[in-house]
Amino acid sequence: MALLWRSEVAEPVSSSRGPKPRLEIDAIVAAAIAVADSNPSVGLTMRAVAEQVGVTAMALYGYVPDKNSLVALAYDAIHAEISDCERGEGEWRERTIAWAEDLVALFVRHAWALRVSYARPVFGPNEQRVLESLVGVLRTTHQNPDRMRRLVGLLFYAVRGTALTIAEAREAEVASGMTEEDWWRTTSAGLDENVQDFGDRFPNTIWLLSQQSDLPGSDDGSSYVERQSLVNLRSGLGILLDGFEAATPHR
Amino acid sequence: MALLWRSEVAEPVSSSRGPKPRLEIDAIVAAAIAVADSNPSVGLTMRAVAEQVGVTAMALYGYVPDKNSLVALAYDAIHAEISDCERGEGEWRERTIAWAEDLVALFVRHAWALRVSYARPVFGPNEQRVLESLVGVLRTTHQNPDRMRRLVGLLFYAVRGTALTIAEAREAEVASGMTEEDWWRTTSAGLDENVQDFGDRFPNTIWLLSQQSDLPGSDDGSSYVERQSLVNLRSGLGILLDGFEAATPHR
DNA sequence: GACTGATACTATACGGCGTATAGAGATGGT
DNA sequence: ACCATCTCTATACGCCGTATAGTATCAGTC
Repeated sequence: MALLWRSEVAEPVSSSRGPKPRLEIDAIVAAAIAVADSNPSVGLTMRAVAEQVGVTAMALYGYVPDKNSLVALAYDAIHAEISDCERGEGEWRERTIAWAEDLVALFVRHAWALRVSYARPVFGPNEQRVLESLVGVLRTTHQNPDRMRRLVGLLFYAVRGTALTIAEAREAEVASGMTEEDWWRTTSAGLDENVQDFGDRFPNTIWLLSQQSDLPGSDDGSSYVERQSLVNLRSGLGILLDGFEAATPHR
Repeated sequence: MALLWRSEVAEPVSSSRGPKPRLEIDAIVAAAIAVADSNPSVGLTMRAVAEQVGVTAMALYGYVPDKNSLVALAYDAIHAEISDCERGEGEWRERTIAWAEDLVALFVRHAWALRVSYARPVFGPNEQRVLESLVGVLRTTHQNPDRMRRLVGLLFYAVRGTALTIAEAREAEVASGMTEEDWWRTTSAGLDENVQDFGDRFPNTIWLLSQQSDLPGSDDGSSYVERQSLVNLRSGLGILLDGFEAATPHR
């Protein structure tokens, strides 16, 4: 906690005997982010971070109690990349969706951060600011705060789910050496071969897939899953926010 | 794929020379589930599964190409625990929420399954049936299939997010040896000590938290986070389904 | 200016992981 | 009886987080 907030309340008050520390915590965190980004699916390793800053793995334990703490520091640090949406333009719906899209982009850039636990939040300053700005936007709707908290929960779930899907799609392409298209071709060929009665057993699924209106292609090199996920997020949140806005007749 | 569907299309057609296999794939999958359940945050290890069935780790590679495939088999197998909600009673809203709650319970029982990738789905028969039954319910609304697909996406995100939160809360309690209450006390004490101006910097967050209407206690030993998560899921999905049901005036 | 004690860092080691590789043992067709 | 073929075992490699012990470097004291 003291590290997260760079608090000087509980500074070492050291007798200043012995050698001075050679590193700074910010440099370690920056190295940690760089290392984790370079292998998003695995995340950081103490050895790799140490090498990045030019010490042995064990030297890091003088600055940080364990790996989890370092990950928490890195997790909070990347949230500084999110710009404050509170002072943005537009109505609350559009600003909420923009908030979600910014956060998805953040998690796609730093996919390792998706494995940081929800159950016992980090409570760092930057992460806190991201939540604060969302609540600021939602408060303008003057809705019931209980409803608001539920909405916030679903928003985070949707954001992390979307980012995870995109990150996993990218990772799968690298790990398997197989294009999304190739994989799909292989998989559907395997399905055809091994289960001939798919259509009979799962008529609803087939129907839903067949009703798919095609996405326009894209020239930015993003994959199909990626574009599909982002479109679904935007429209899906549209549905959710419709429900949030409406006076609720049910329950 | 052939393994998932227990297809006999591509059976070995072996010359039947050499010793007979000592194991059956179903026994291995059952052992895999047992092992993974016994340590949900780590999931299965080849060595542990092998020990469970009484062979060495490498022997498993005669039945399964690699660990990922075994996880995929286990992942599909647990979906057989979900009862078909299509023939259930009640209106589509309640049946959809029941579907989500069943799936959350499944993922809480088998938290390791939450780490199975979304990007390149498993496409096993049991998992497929779970999706099929949801689509069957949603089709009774005669809504636009594009909207429906977006709803399905959000539903899965909400389910996995909720289950993940609960599973992580349980895991954290075991791993840290710290009750949720203890942790909260420690954390908020740390916050108070290290950042005195929290209220000034994050007024909206403070407001949202202070508006919390207390949950009734529970006597089933479930934690606060757990009950809160389930309540939020039910009400949050209520909001979402309101939005789905409504003719959409926006965009 | 030598000595002392605290401190920052290094070296090594442990038990875990997935799985490549090589070899042993059993089996059934010839 | 032989041996090709198949199942399973044994061993090893390079990773991981981090406990433990040892070494180098400094500030203060005499």
